[in-house]
Amino acid sequence: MSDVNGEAKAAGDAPGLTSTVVFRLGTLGTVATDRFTREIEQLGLKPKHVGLMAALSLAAAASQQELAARMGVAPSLVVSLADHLESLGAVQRIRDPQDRRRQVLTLTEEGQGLLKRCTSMARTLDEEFTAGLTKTQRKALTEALRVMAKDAGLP
Amino acid sequence: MSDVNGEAKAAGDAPGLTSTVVFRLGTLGTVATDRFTREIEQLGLKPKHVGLMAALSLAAAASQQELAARMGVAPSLVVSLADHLESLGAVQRIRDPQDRRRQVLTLTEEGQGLLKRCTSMARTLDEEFTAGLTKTQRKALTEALRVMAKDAGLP
DNA sequence: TATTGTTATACTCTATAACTATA
DNA sequence: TATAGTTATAGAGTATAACAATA
Repeated sequence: MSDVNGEAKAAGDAPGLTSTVVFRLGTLGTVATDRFTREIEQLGLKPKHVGLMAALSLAAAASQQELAARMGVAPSLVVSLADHLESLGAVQRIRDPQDRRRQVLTLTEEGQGLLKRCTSMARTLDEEFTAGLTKTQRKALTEALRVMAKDAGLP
Repeated sequence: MSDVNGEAKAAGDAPGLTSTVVFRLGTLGTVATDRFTREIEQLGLKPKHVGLMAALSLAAAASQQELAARMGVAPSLVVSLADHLESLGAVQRIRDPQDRRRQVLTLTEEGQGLLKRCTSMARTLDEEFTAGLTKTQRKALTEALRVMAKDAGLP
């Protein structure tokens, strides 16, 4: 029987799990992240480090806890991520004089440069991942992902 | 300044990391998998269990090792996944009489039913994730994901 | 007493390595 | 001796809980 999806199935079967958006987002997301992880390794970074820098570049954080909430991770994780980024000179911790419990994180010039290099690497990977798509398809994909991310409360 | 991507940025800045396909696939993939994980929990399953069943439904496995290679996981992981699925009656281990070292895994009727329920759950989540898209956009997204998955060697 | 950041601890996932049975 | 499956062990990643400083 003909099968546009390339999915092995008996006659009369509905399209299977592997053709769902959820399954494909999950599997492609893993592959994409794995490839990205390998690229940024040379910078001494892991995805969450980059995520933290990206979050900071989008909006300054009032505190580490507020940042943790935005990133959807535990505050204790922000501590170790920030520790590492600080050791690389990518972020600075500055005590809030108004409330000395708070540590205000800021992205340094070094951090901005690092983030820029990561962004450039991601763009190169984008080319790779979308190489099989027409320009029109690429545009449509980008827009669809943007809308879904927005609806899911993601940046 | 105007910004279609909703991304905070200074004048002259290029679109940032968060608007790349790689970043969006990664983050949306995580959210999608987390949501799916919560759904299948009631069936006593985790994503990799479903992945194993899906792999079996696409093509019979000659051995657990061959299946592990197809799934991109360690053979020892297939053991524990199959252990659990066997305890649920979802798969059967049958010794290959030609080579008694091999365990041939087969999806039982129970397993097929379980997989069907998971697929149905994934379809419901698809609706949720793509709710903000037009029918045309949804179609374009599905096709783009299909092509990228194929190019990445995914089912 | 409540909150921020930190440290200590534990848990989940999965891989590597050692082991057993069969070839 | 080599291979399939299994079991034992270890590492990465991250959360929860206990703790210290400040409010």
